Amino acid sequence: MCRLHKMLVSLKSSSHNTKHLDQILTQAITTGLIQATPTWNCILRAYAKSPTPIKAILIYNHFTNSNSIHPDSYTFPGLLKACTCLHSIPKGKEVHAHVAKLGLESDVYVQNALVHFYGSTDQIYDARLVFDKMPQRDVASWNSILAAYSSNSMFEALVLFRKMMCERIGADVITLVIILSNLAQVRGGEYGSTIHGFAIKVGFSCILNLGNALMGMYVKYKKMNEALRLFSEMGCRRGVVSYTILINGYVEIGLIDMARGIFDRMVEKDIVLWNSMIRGYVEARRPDEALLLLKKMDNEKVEPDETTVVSVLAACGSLSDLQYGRLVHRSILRNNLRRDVFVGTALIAMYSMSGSIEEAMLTFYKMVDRDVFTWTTMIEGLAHYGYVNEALKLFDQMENDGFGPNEATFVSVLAACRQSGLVNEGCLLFTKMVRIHKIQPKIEHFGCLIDLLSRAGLVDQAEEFVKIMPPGERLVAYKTLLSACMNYSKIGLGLKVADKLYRLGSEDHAVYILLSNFYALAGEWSKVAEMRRNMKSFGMVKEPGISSVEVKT
DNA sequence: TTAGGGTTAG
Repeated sequence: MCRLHKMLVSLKSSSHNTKHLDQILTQAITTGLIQATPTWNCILRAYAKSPTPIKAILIYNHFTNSNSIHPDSYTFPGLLKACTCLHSIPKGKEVHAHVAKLGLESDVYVQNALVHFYGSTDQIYDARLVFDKMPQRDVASWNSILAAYSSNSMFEALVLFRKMMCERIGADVITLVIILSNLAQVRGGEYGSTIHGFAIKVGFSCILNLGNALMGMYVKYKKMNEALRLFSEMGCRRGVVSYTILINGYVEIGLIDMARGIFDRMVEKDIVLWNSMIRGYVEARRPDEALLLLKKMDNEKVEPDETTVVSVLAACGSLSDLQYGRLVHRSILRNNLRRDVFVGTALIAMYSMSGSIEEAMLTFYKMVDRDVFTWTTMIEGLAHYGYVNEALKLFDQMENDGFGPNEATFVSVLAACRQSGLVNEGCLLFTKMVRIHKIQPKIEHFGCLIDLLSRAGLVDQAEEFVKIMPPGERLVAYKTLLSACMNYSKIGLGLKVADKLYRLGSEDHAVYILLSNFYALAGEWSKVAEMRRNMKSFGMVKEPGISSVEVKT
C-alpha cells in the first residue's frame, strides 16, 4: 500500500509512460485503492497527460458505468484534457452533460477546463457560452477564452485582452505568451512592441518562456535583428528553445548557413533542435545535407523520432532516392516509431516521388488513420503517374468516407483532368469546389481549368473563366488562351486576348515571341514588327533551353 | 486540478 502511495505521489510531478501507468492501475485495482475517488482522479489525470489519453476515457467509462466510483470536481479537468487531446467532441459534450448533472457549474476549475476543451476543438461559440455563464472567473478562465480566440481571430482576442486590462483582471505570463504566439496574424507589428514594453514594465521580460515567445513573435514578423537583440539580452537565461526559434527564423528567411552556424554552437542539442536543422535543409532544397545531418545525429547517438523521419523522407523524395527511403521505412518499423498520419503520409509522398507508386499504395491501404493530407498525397501520386481514373476514383472514395477535400486536393484532381483532357469532369469538379465545398479558386485551379478548356479548343468557355480571375493573376491564363487561339485559328478572340496580354506590360520574352507569332498568323505584320522592336528595346535574349536525364547504373 | 510555449505531411 505504501509503495502504491509513493507511486501515486510521483504521478503529480512528472509525466509517465503507459507501461508504468498500467502497473499503477493494476496495483490500485488489486489493492482496492482505486475505489477512493482521489486515487482514481490521480490515475485518470496521469493517463490524460500520457501518450495514451484514450485510457483516461476508458477508465472513466468503465467506473461510471458500473457506478462504483463517484466523480467529483477533480475528475473533470483531467478527463476534458483527454477529450481535448483526442479531439473527441462527442465525448467532451457527454462529459459536459455529466458536469451539469452533478451541478458543477460554479466550479471554476471544471468550467475553465470546459472553456479550454471547446476552444481547442474549434467550438468558439460554445467556449464563449460557458465563459459568459461562469459565476466566477479567474485569470485562467480569461487565458482559456483568449487562447480559443487567438488561434482563430486575433482581432477578437485583442478586444478581449483589452477588456481584461479594463476590468483589471491582471495579465500573467501565460496571457502574454498566448497573445504573442498568434500576434503575427495582425499586420504591422505595433502590438508586438507594445506587449514587449508591457512585459518589461511588469517585470516579466526576464522570464525565459516570455523571452522565447517575444523572440518567436519577432521571427514571425521576419524582424530578425530584433529577435537577435533579444537573444543576446537573454544571455545565460536562454535555452535550447531560444536557439531553435533563432534557427527557424534564419531558415525562414533563407539563411540556412547562418542557422547551421548557430546549430553547431549549441552544445546541448535536443531532438527538436536536430529536427529544425534537418527540416531547414529540406526547406532550403539541400536534401543531401539533411541526410548528412541524420548520419551525424546517428553518430552522436541521438534517436530520431517521428518528426525527424518525416523530414528525412521528404529529403529522400526530392532526391528520388528509393533505396534510402526504403531504409528509412525499415528503420521506422524496427525502432517502433509511431506510424501516425504524418509518417504514413510522408512515406506515401516519398514512394510516389521516388518511382514506386505500388509501395505508395500499399502504405496508403495499410494505414489505419488517414486525413485530408494522406488522401491528397495519394491522389496526387496516382495522377502524377498517369493513373487518372484511379486518382478520380480515390477522390470519390475520399468524399464517401467523409473527408472534405481542400484546395490542394482540387489542384490534384483538376491537374489529373487536364492531363487526360477530361473536360466535363474538370468543369464538374470546379463547380463542386466552389458551390459545395465553398473553396475560393486560386490561380492554380483557374490555370488547370483554362488549360483544359483551351487544349480542347473551347476557348470561349476558357475566356469566361479568365474574366472571373483576379486581374493581377491573368498573365499565364492569357498566354494559355492565346496559344489555344493559335492552335485552333480563333483569330477574332485571339486579337482581343493578345491586346489584353500586351497591355499587361510583361517583360517576359516568351510573351513577346507568342504575341509576334500570333500576329504573324493573323497577318498583322505591323504588330509583328512592333513586338520585335519591343524585344530589342528590352534587350531580350532567349535563354537556351537545357534538359537533363539522370542515368542510374 | 485549469490556461501558453521550439520541430513534422499535399
